[in-house]
Amino acid sequence: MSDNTDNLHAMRHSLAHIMATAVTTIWPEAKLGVGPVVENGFYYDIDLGDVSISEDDFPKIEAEMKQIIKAKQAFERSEMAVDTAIAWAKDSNQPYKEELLNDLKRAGTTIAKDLDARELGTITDGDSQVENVSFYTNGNFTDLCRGPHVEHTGKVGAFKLMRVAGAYWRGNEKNPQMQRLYGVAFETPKELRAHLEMLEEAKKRDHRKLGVELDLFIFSDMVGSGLPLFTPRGTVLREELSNYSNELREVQGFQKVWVPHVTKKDLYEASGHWAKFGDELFQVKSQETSDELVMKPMNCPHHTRIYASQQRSYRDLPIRYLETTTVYRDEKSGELGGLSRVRSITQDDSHVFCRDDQIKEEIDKLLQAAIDLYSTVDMKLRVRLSYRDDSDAYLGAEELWESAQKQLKQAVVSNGMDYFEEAGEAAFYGPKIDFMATDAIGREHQVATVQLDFVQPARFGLEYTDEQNNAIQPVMIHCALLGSIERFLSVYIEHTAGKFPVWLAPEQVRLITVNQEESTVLFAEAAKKKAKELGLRVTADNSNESVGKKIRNSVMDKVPYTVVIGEKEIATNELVPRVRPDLEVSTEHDSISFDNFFGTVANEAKARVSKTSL
RNA sequence: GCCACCUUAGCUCAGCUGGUUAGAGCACCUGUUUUGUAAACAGGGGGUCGUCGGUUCGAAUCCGACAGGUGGCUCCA
Repeated sequence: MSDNTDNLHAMRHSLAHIMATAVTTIWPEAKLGVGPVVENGFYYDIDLGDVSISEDDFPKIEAEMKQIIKAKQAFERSEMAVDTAIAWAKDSNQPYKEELLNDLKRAGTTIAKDLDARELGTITDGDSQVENVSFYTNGNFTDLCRGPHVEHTGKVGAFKLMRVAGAYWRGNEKNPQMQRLYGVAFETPKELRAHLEMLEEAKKRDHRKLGVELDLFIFSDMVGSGLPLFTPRGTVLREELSNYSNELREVQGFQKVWVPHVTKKDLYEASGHWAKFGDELFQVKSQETSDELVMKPMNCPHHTRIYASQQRSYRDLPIRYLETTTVYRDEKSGELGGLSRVRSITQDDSHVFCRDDQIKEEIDKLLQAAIDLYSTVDMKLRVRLSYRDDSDAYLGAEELWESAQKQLKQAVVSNGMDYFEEAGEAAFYGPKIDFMATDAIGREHQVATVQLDFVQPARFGLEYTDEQNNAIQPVMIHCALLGSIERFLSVYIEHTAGKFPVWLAPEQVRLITVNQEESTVLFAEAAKKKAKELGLRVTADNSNESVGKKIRNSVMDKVPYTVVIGEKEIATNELVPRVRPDLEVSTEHDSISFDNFFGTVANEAKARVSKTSL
């Protein structure tokens, strides 16, 4: 850590402390939890009993904080023995602090793994008994805290309280819920302003807002929460993305399959998902049979049935199935949000069944497909290699894991991908590669995933016959390049701010008539027909509005190409396109024949380019 | 599921501490206009103020429940 970030950290820590000072000044009965530094700021967990703080209280709290800051109270560090500290906590009526201190006293090392206690920071690794804990005092407020703090309350930079949220004490939903007050803080007002502007920008790009503005998808109370409906425009995006994702794999030998969306629960009992995730399944009642049915929450068990429908030879492998299909998960209501977390999830899912020695090559192909896809959509990609750790939470032979993890890494390295490794992040059934994409305003999102699976082949008794006529268990490789189309769209809409490249744009060309003379309208209709024959998504706006108004509408709909049609165009059969600024390389556009223009746009769509050659 | 906040026309929002037929802009419809690269003009239709219940002489406004949304917590095969 540089001096700079050290200082920033101390400032944020101090601000949490100052906020606690302010809150206890206003509400003396407040019981304090923990107040750590987080990305861009800090928070403090506070229990106020029946009092609930809302954002309306922020001005009051901020005013109190500013007074403390203005007073330049010195932060004085002191230490006391744990037992003394416990007595202090009891005395000050701070039961949460008391609990933390008791835990600290009881067992330093186990508690050191606890994030909350680590935040207090009085203990490090090793199993030494805790002796002293540190306190910071400013004015007449004292709080258990590791620090570090800045010298005095005047040195805390620029801050702003952002929101209040509920948070369980120590992150456990069985514990009482406290109120978490979040603030952001930076060294200078300028940096704070830049951060708030970034948030504004993010708000402008919010896919939920753009979804309405660009007419891409809707929700309906009558359909239910977390169940988006896609309009014609939004459906273009879904289909184009899905087709591309499928194409990338079909050239590699994947074959499309199809499975029903309702299935007997027996399938998931066999796969093991029922026991683990039964409460997240939508249950379906049959009126004709006694079958207990569910909406499918995943596709792999179905695909294993197709694999197992025939005897397989080592010569048949790898067998590769591909399907873009929707799964249904009954997420808890509070977890839903826009398109990023929904209850009907469309996956561009695929499963490879292969021999142990084929893993690397198969992974390699999938990585190439992912690299192609994310470079086409213009997003920076890096991957996390998620390995097992030493715990016994994993199924499958250890040698198999070793070999598989090695093959995953080889594939990632040989593709020159930016990667990092993390033990303990694997799925219980196998190691995986998680893809993180960075969007235009620097946020990183988890998107695609490639996972190895040793467990389902065993549970479903999958096998193939090898050269020596032995029955051998294949390895399964799960992969979704887009991940979930809904989640991908939520990220991608914000990445592009709704300015989709030509190949994805729901409307690629808009023709605008200068007037409503019959000759103009007929010419526009003929041009539109020509463009449609080339597969373009084109509309003609011959409404009774001014040209300026119609241009404005086209701009606001973020249409890549707008063409005005009037006497001039009709006479010369040429046009000068109006190009959406983010697409153009040069702002000078020559006139071009209609045929040439449509042909060029059609080629751009086919080539999935992100800039225009016009 | 839990905590906080929010819900007024298709969209964005106004409506002060409860008081006669709830407003605006955009969108939509009709008429006039025949338009040349980011908003022509005029008129009109449209809301049982999320739903249900309560308090009150009187509720968009206060209280409760439910639904939906937002930010978090927990979870995310």
